[in-house]
Amino acid sequence: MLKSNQKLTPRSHKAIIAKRKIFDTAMHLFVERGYDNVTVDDIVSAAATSKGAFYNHFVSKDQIVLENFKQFDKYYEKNRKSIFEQATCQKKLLKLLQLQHQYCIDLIGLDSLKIVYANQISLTPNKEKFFIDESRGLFTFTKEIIEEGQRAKEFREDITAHELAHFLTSLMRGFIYNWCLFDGKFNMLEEGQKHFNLILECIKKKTTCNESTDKK
Amino acid sequence: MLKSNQKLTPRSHKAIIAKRKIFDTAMHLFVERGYDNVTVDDIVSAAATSKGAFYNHFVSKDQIVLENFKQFDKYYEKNRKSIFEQATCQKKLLKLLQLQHQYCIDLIGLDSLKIVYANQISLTPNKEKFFIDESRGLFTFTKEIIEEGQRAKEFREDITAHELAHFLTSLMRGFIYNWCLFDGKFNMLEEGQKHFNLILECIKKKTTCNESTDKK
DNA sequence: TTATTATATTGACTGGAGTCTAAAACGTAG
DNA sequence: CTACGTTTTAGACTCCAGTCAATATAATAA
Repeated sequence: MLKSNQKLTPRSHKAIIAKRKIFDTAMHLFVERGYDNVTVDDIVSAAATSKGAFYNHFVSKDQIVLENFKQFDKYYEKNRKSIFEQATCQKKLLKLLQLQHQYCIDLIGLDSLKIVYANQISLTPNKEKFFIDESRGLFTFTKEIIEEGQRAKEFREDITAHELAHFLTSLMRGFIYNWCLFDGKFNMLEEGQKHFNLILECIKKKTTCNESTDKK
Repeated sequence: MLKSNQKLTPRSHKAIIAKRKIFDTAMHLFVERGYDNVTVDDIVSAAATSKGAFYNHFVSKDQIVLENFKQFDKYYEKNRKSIFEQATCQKKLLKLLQLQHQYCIDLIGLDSLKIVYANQISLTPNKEKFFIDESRGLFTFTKEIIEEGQRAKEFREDITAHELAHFLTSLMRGFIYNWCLFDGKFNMLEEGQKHFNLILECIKKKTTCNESTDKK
């Protein structure tokens, strides 16, 4: 998918080129005119191909935007170092969040986010449920950091890392959904750090002033 | 809107009846066949009216579902007592959540939730941004409980009730968005209580073992 | 009463996403 | 090379949400 330099591509290399062409043309038009002001016919004529070709490569118009969004996870890989060089796991998570938000602002944009977030809960069943894929970079990263935090006795251990990762990734989605709802009217980076600083409180191991009692 | 017994309705009474008829017919068909399997033409022919009449009363097909969803806030009013008879404010919030989740399951349903949550972030601008309306029952209720909790020294006071209400309502939306994402595959009531029990930890006033120090 | 304006209703029409069948292009086997 | 399968491309067509101009209905004014 989208890798043009696939070594062993005997014949369907052209198909990959064609897909790329459609993708690039579409993204270019979306940025230029806005998603809703670009028709699939616009895309295929600008890419000098046909509707049949379009739907051979993409299941729907919004699939293009989703495809772009998915690059996201590669971005984490690239910035892995900047996350893991943080001193505490709390800071690692906050750095992860910061990267996520930066990416949303710089490389995705409000409209595409809305499309992706609506796409993921659309009624039509054939859509790719990308968000809930546990093998996704975001999820595995989050879980990894949490596990490390638990080993370091920084995070609570009465809930599994897996569950905590679900908890956090769901909150991340919720936060971005909210940003879409407010039409990007608040500062995602700033508010994001505040928001998650608050939330991370309930992930942290309780400070042990009363080792044995855990209520009141 | 949807109140058929409006005393002073000299002539446009008929219009309200017509709107009601369309609304009821549409909801009935949606439940029977599923939103995507019902066309606007189906609705208007079943309601023995026309497309023009439909679009005179509703801005879009999904507006019907939103209209239904909005009844929600009346539901809180009705159950006000059951919330405020709870002993602590934390319990009041959990009760509020429980009512919300019960309502989603019993009276809205997964498909309608998906439609509403997608609708609220749709790109087309003329849509009613119902979720972010601060005069909405859910928001005012939440804020009210938080204010009470702050007065009772149960909740932290370093963040305004208004901000905390935004924080919580955004998390409520995120939780329901997530339920849609997972296609209703987890128990909303049960997981909801667990989820928010965790979250409410960071709303509570810190237990005062170290009155002055707030770090580590 | 009739003229005038406001509102409600009608259904033919438009625009655009997605489907479908046929044809082209390519690959493989003989 | 030819025959046959598979994948890609073509674009006419379907289906449906939403628009629009014309029409009916009702309320208000004179």
